[in-house]
Amino acid sequence: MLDERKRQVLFAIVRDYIQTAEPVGSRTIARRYEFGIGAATIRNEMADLEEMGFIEQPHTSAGRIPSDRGYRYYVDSLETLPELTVVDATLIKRHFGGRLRGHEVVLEATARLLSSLTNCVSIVIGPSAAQTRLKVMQVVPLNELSAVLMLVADNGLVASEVVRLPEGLSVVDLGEVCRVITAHYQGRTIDRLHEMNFGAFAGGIGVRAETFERAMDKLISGLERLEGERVVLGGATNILNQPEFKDLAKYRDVLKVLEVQELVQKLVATSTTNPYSVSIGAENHLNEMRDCSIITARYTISGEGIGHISILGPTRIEYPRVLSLLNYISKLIGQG
Amino acid sequence: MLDERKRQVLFAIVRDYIQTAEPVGSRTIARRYEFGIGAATIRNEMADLEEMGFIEQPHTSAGRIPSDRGYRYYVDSLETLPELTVVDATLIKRHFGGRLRGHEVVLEATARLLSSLTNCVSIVIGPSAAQTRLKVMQVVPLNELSAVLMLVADNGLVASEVVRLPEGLSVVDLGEVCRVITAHYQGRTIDRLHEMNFGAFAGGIGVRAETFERAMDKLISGLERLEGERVVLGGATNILNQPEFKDLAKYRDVLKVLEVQELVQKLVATSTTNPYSVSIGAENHLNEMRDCSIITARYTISGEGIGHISILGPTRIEYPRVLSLLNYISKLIGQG
DNA sequence: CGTTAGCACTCTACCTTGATGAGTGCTAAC
DNA sequence: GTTAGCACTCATCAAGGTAGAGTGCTAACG
Repeated sequence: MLDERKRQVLFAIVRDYIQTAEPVGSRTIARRYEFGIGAATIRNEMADLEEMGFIEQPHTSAGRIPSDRGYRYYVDSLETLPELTVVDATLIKRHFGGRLRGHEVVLEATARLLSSLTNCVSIVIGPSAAQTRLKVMQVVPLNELSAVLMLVADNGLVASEVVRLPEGLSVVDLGEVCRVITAHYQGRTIDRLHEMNFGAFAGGIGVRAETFERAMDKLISGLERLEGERVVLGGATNILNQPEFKDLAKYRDVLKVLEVQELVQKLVATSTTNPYSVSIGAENHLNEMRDCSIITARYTISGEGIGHISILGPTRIEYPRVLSLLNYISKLIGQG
Repeated sequence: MLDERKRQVLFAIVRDYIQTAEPVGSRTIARRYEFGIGAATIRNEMADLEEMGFIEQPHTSAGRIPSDRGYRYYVDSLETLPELTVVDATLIKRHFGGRLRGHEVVLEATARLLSSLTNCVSIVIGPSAAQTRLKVMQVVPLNELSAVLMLVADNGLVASEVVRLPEGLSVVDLGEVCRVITAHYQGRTIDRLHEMNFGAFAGGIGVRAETFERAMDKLISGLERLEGERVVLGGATNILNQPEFKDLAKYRDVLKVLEVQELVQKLVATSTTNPYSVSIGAENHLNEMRDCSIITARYTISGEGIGHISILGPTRIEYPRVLSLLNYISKLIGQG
């Protein structure tokens, strides 16, 4: 599709622009990357590349910058991930060195680390609780009127929900229900619990079926929301250091999206077939993100499910390095 | 300290500047607020006010803007809170109308509401768990190696922590410890649990005292962190609409502070004597906040403790209106 | 004596202008 | 096919110039 020389020129443009954030001209390429052709020749190649949609010109008489398509070609051409630089590797090791226990803490620490390494926004999403399994349901009475329902998953996550005791229902009854549910459903994955018909149990103890059903639903959703799917952002201000965001309006829109957790989850949601995914510019379906790229890696904590870590930055992001970073760190998290 | 006319002039400057964000000149005051004196007279008064430190001049031949001290005087002179406007009141009512249960949801909804009403950053801090009381400690086994320790407070909050079972300690033993702790400490407030010496219990069952102590500490802190003290930010981007933040550097610094939860808590931490507190400009001890004001109100959910809601904006914030809003909403939250 | 009108002065914001330089596209020569 | 040369285009930046807002001072007024 592209002959060797066009590839060389395109890659030079991409790399240079990623580094400098300045439109790159034919002279620059000829001088800085010496592959034995003159500036004029490069200009011809550039004209071709532009026609093919790989690069663009901000205005006549500026250099060229890669288009979404150009970045895409570049990323798809990356065969192997580069080694981490020594600096990166030691920083990561220091950061993960020893200690660090507890889901929440790890997520936050990772987010901070990633954002400081990349000067971009990092998004860390905790392992989904969907695939964890029910261990126990319990109830603890608070007073005559209310009690706490608790659901413990086999990975140690706990969801709790305060419920008002329906008239005539004692805590003892509720405890009995919990025992029955535990006996019946222990070992089921959380996402399948949604489909269960808890109302049936309620009948036996004189609670209105739908009331009980609703409480259970909330409880299960609570667990999913609790840690699984937990979204941690890091360094939302870092992106301000990037020259492309010196104009406020653009930045505001991006930040506004990041404030809405559901949108963030949608952005990170990836095809499950690949361990990485890269969304470049307009490939993100959110219009506000049309000048951003999102690189996501999956991590798996054995027995706890699947989570994601992402880096969001300008389309001019350092793809190879970020991919390597994410690759390395996602494995580190997986090992726990 | 200030004679009536100086007060009038000062207040006119403050009000006008709050509205327009433009330095206000003597003519403007003479025309817009007619208290029967000419521009020249006002100029004299302004010169005095400046010397006294209530107003400042960005540069020769610009109008005056209030200084921190000017705002302070203005705020301290507010005797009664103004009525909410009809618009504000209906918006609030609609937002809180019906439903809305569960701590987390209420906090988030409130944050969103406040930020959209004020075009400022809102900070909502959940009720502190410090004053809630221990209800039950429990343990649930996960597998041969680990178990979940759970601490239930009397307001229904639950903290959990996965612990590795020390060699030779069975879950049964741990359950026994929980029972003993529950029996001993039920009804103690969470903040006092910190001081307890849990190590003593460990001795009886052959666990190393400090190991156990550490796990308990984490558990208790976990509870405090869980919902109590939970910090929810709303509309961090709204502040971008304020003209004073059109210069990025300032905004970046503010946002950076907001990313660090501990700093936010410190900012909101108020003297406990007063139901409101207003921190103006340099009164915030953080240098990055020297151009911001923070208005905080306390709310009390009976039996759950004390929380805070704050609005952070430029020093040019609409003090009376925001105070009224916070007053109204904090009471609404309190009623649950 | 406090108040006010008038005036000269100051400073910012904004626009225009012109110079500079980076970069392109085209053409003609190698 | 490649390259040097040249005319042309734009963005950026500094300089200059104007308009407008606002001040401080002074002298007159009631």
